[in-house]
Amino acid sequence: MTGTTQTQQAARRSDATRAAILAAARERFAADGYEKATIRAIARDAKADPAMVMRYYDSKAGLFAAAVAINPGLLDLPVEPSEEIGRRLVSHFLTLWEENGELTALLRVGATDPTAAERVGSVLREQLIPLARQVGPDPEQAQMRATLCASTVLGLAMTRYVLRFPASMELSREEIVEWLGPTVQRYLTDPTP
Amino acid sequence: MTGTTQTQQAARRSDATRAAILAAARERFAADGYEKATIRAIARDAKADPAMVMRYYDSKAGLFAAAVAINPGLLDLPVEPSEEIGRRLVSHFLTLWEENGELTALLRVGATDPTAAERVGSVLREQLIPLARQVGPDPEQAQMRATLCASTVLGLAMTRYVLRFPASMELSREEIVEWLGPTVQRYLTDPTP
DNA sequence: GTCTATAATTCGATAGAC
DNA sequence: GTCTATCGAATTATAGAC
Repeated sequence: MTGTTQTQQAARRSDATRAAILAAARERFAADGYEKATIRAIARDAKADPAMVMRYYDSKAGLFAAAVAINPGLLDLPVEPSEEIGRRLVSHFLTLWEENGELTALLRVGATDPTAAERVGSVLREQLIPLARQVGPDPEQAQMRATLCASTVLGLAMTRYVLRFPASMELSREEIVEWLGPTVQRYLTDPTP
Repeated sequence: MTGTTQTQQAARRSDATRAAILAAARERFAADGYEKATIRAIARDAKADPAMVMRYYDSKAGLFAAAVAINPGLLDLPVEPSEEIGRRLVSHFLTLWEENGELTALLRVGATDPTAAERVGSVLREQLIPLARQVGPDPEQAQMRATLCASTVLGLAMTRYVLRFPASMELSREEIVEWLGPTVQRYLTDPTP
C-alpha cells in the first residue's frame, strides 16, 4: 500500500536517503577526489538536502569515512589452490576494482590525504602479507614480496581507473591477467634474484 | 660589492624570488596536491609576498604549469645497449624520480586533475612507446607493451613516493632494479603469453 | 525529519599606495 | 618592484522555523 502508518515508514524513508547519499558520495569521491567533491554536489546527486548530509554523517570527513568503509571480507581471496596464485590474484583484484567504486575513491584521495593513504596500505597489507607468507619461500621476505605485488596491482589501478589512460583501459581482462599474473607469481614464489 | 648600480641589480633580485617561488611551489604541490597547496603557503615558504606570485605567474594554474614544466630531454633514456634494457629503464626512472620533485607533484595532482593526468600519460607515451617499438618483437604491440611498463613504473612511484608505504620506501635501489627489471624486460621483449 | 537562512572561514585575485 | 588592503566567490557547518 502507498499510505502506511507513519511510525516505521519514517525510519525507512530516512534510511533510503541515507543510502542514496552514501552511494552518491562514493561516486563523487571516486570521480573528483576529496576537495572537489562538495557536499552540495553529493546532496544534489542523491536528491537530498545538503543539511541532511551533515545531520546523518556529522561532517564531510565523516561522510568520506562512511563512503570508503570497506565491507569486512570484501577483499578476501580464497587461498587454494595455490597453483596459478598470481593469475588468480590479479583476476580477483580486477573484479573487485570494477565492482566497488570505493576502491578507486580511496586510492584517488590517498594520493593527497595521508590518512586515506594509510588505509590503502593497511588493506593491502592485511591481504597480501599473509598470502606471501603462505606461498612464499621465506617468511621473512613476506613483507617485501607483498609490497611488490601491491605495487603491481596499484600501478594497473592507477593507469586504468585513476589516470584513465586510454591504452590501459583498452586492455582486455584476459590480457591483463596473462601479462601481470606471471609477474605477481614471480614476486610471490621465485627465489631472490 | 654589496651596493652596485640599481638598473641590473633589480632584475636579478626579481629573478631570485621568482626561482624561490618556483622551488617552493614544487615542494608544496608535491607534498599537498593542487587544492591544499595554497598560494599563501607557497609565498610564505619562499619568503615572498603572495601578490608577487600572481604578478610573476598570473594565476595558480600558471604557477603549477611552470612548476611541473618538464625540462626537455629530462627523461631521455639512452637506448643502447639494448641488452638489459629492463633493468636500465627501472634504474633510470628511479634516479629521475628522486632528483626531480616535479614528477611526484605531477603524479599526485594527476590523481585528481585530468589535465595533469594527461600530461603524465603523454610524457610516458613519448618515452616508452618508441622504446617498445625499437626493442619489441611487434611494432603493433608497442602501445600495449609501453602501457604495461608505465603501469610498473607508476605502481612503484605510487607506493614509494606518493602513498609512502614504509615497506616500499625501505626497499633498496638494487632490490627494486633486480625485481622490477626483469618484469619490464618481459613486457618489452617477450612474446605474447 | 526536512529545509531555509546564514554564520564563519578560506582562498584566489585585484586595486592602488609607496 | 614590493606590499597592504580588500573584494568576491565558494565552502563547511550551524541555528532555527516548519
